[in-house]
Amino acid sequence: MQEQYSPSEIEAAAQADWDNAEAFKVSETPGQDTYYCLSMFPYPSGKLHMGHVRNYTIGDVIARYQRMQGKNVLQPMGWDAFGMPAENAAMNNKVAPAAWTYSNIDYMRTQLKSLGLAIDWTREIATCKPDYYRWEQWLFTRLFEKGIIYRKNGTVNWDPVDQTVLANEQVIDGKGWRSGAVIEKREIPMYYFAITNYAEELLSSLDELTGWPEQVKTMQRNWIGKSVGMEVQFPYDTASIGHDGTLKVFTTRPDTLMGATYVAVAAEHPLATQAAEGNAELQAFIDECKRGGVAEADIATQEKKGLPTPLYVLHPLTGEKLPVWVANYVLMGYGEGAVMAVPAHDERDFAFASKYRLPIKPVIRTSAGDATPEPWQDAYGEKGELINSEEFDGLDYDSAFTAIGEVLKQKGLGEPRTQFRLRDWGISRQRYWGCPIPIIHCDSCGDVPVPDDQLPVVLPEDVIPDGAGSPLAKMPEFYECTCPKCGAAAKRETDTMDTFVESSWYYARYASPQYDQGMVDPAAANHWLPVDQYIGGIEHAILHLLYARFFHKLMRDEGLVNSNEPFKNLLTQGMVLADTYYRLEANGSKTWFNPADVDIERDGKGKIVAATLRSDGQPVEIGGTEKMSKSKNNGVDPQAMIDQYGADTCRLFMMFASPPDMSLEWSDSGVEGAQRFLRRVWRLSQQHHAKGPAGKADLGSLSDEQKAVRRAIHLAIKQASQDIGQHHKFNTAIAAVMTLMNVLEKAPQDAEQDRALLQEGLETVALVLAPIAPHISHSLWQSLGHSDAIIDARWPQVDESALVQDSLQLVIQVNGKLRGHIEVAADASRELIEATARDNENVLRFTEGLTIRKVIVVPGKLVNIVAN
RNA sequence: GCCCCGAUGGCGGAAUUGGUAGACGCGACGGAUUCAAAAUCCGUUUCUGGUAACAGAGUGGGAGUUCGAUUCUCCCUCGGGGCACCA
Repeated sequence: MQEQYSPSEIEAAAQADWDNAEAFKVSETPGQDTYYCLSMFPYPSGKLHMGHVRNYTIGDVIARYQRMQGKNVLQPMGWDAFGMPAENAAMNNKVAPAAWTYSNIDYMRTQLKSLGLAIDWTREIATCKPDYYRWEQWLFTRLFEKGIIYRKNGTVNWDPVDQTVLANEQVIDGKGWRSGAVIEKREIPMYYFAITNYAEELLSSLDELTGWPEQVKTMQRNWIGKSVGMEVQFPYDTASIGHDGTLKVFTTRPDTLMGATYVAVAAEHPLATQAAEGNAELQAFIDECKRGGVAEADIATQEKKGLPTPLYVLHPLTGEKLPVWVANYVLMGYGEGAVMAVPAHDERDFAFASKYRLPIKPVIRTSAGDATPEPWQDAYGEKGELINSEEFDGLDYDSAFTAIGEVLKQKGLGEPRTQFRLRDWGISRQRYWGCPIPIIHCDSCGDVPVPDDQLPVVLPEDVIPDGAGSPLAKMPEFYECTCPKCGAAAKRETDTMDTFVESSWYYARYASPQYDQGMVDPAAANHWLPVDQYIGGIEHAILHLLYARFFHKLMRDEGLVNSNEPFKNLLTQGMVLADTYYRLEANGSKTWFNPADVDIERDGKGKIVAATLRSDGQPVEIGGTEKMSKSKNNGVDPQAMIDQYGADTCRLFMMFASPPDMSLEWSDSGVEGAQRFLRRVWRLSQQHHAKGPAGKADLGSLSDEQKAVRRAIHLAIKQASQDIGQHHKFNTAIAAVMTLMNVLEKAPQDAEQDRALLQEGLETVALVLAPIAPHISHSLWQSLGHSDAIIDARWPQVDESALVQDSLQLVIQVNGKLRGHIEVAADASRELIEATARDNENVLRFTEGLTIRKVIVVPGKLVNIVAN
């Protein structure tokens, strides 16, 4: 064993041992419990960032811990390889997206390997390879034939200068990021997954996901947004509209129907189009509504605006004429593209009605009274007894819902309906670097799915996009084809799929990554699935996780998997943050400096008071702690850290700095602290090793001091087992090992019994650290005299007899305030404890002149004396 | 705007069914070792008052429940994530 801790040598040696033994290659072993541990695969953006390192370390700790529990652990890795950044890089560097992506993958794979992850690399996949996306296309054609995929128009961001569709991210303040042109909403035909067909199941099966954070399930429930309400039809006023018909709306508050004073329609609604004919002002407003992007956050925060039309509809109950308004907050793609407005009981309608002086009619008695005076109060939105509603007066919400529903039904003007907020998933992208949609457009046969024997539709890999429109649409050699049905000349679809499609099923492909007879080998898929533990960023709480759940159900209904949900347990990791530093430039902009280039000044208490740029010694502003990003220039390069300190130190620091589901603040001195700890472990082991092999302790003859050492060992095992195995709180597990090390370093080391205890203690340290810092543990295990590898060792067991104590310290409180401690025998009676507490000097002092009313004894914890 | 989450010493964090607030680490301060430095080791470290013993205050702010609240309830402030074409 070397004297000095040398991470680079130790890590290279451990990784070589694992490679030679193919230690992490797994197959379907009958009779052994499986454990499928999956971290969200990375987008190959160029190089690893700290978020990746954190994600994959968390996954690796769990995978290695489960292996030590005797499980057959699958931990795979792959690449979410399609996406927009490759196209942007291509435009900037004139390199084809494929070449850029593959070279990034090669570099990042090397980086991942240097972290020492227990990954089965033989299962690696990349979603941009035809043998992967071929099966996505295959499933697409099945679903198209089943009607689960269909075509309809959808609204996109249109850049009129670049003549291209933009992602929401590429629309900044309503303008195109490259052209600067004002963006318009445009309707184009797209393919959709009918995810709403599965809305009810996606909602109800959340209850089965007991291993998911409540927070994520709540977000998904709200996103799916089931609401029970009423579809209500307002008959057209033929005098103003000119023909018969009804305006359909959906409301969750049919009890307030008598309070409806106007209706509002979206700019794209047929009634709006009709009203705009010959009305320049209205047409201008409709055009204005079409400007700007489609992102909901922008639409929801814009000023609510509207314009009246000369059109009227009739109230379905009273026949009263209600004006039709065009409003920018009503969206065509949501519900019916029209809403009934009840200003007295809806905050948005109230604001709109106040602005445009529309009537406000209270119809519910709320806790704020019978009227709706300004300003709006939440109480006006309450449910309550109906007023001003003629025959419905006095009814509560439920009976009003039923009564009004019956009247509407008799008139043929409405019925109860359940509506979801969730919308069908539009997957068409007018981009190049994605999976081609396997459809052929034939003039006589319509949309024809590509037959199985013509799959995959291969994406040409040598294309460099120019940012104007879809490259595939400019390549006749790609789109010219013949109809598979009738043989006539036809045109291949040139849109590609949303990259969320690839990431919705990759977890299943890892079970049989090279299988060429189908999307998955059902036997292998059912052997490994569902994933036991899924780990990834909280930012995926809704979209990715919902789409993957949806896909799992689609695959189940195709007979490919036999489970209902893909991920049994979910761990959502927090972000990685770092300090920011900047200087304000003359033009008001900020120049950001990397923390690695900045020196810190502290005051007498160690508080950071100033910072200077190392290169010029001049001060910089302290900008606070933020998510590591290019824009704030506060990223810390994982590679530099691994090169300087080694993978074990980086892994240890990241796991120690905060629990996995919280954000993590990068700290250089924290990294040094982690390194210092590993050096201490190394040094103590080295000293122990130098004295030759140790024997086994004779547990019957331990001194009190030795018992205390052994108790510390087993307390650490107990703590770490709970923290890692049950709570995924690696920070406190590491704290437990540190506490144990503090004890072991101070314990005597020369007597035979002491040496035996130190051996047990160091083995415990190595075993508990094995999932977290696997390389040093690998080496320590060898030096402790073991011939098998620590990755195949079993997790240590707590010896409960080592934890037993003869006496306990109890806390004494007077009126809930800490006033002292007493030492009592572990088996002392309640009476004895109470009497000892009453005799306590401090208790006598603080209860002097008071009457003791009550004594509360919490066994093993405290005594509280209540006096006044 | 809507949905979800968070806030504890100088800093990261701990407190596992409501029961000792500050485990563990970082930083800072003092000391040892050293020609000196690095490294290492020992000690102190929530705040206020006090030489000290000790006392009081204290978990973003305000109220409440309780013998007892970081933990439960209500209201508020600030920060973060998501909002369907970033991944």
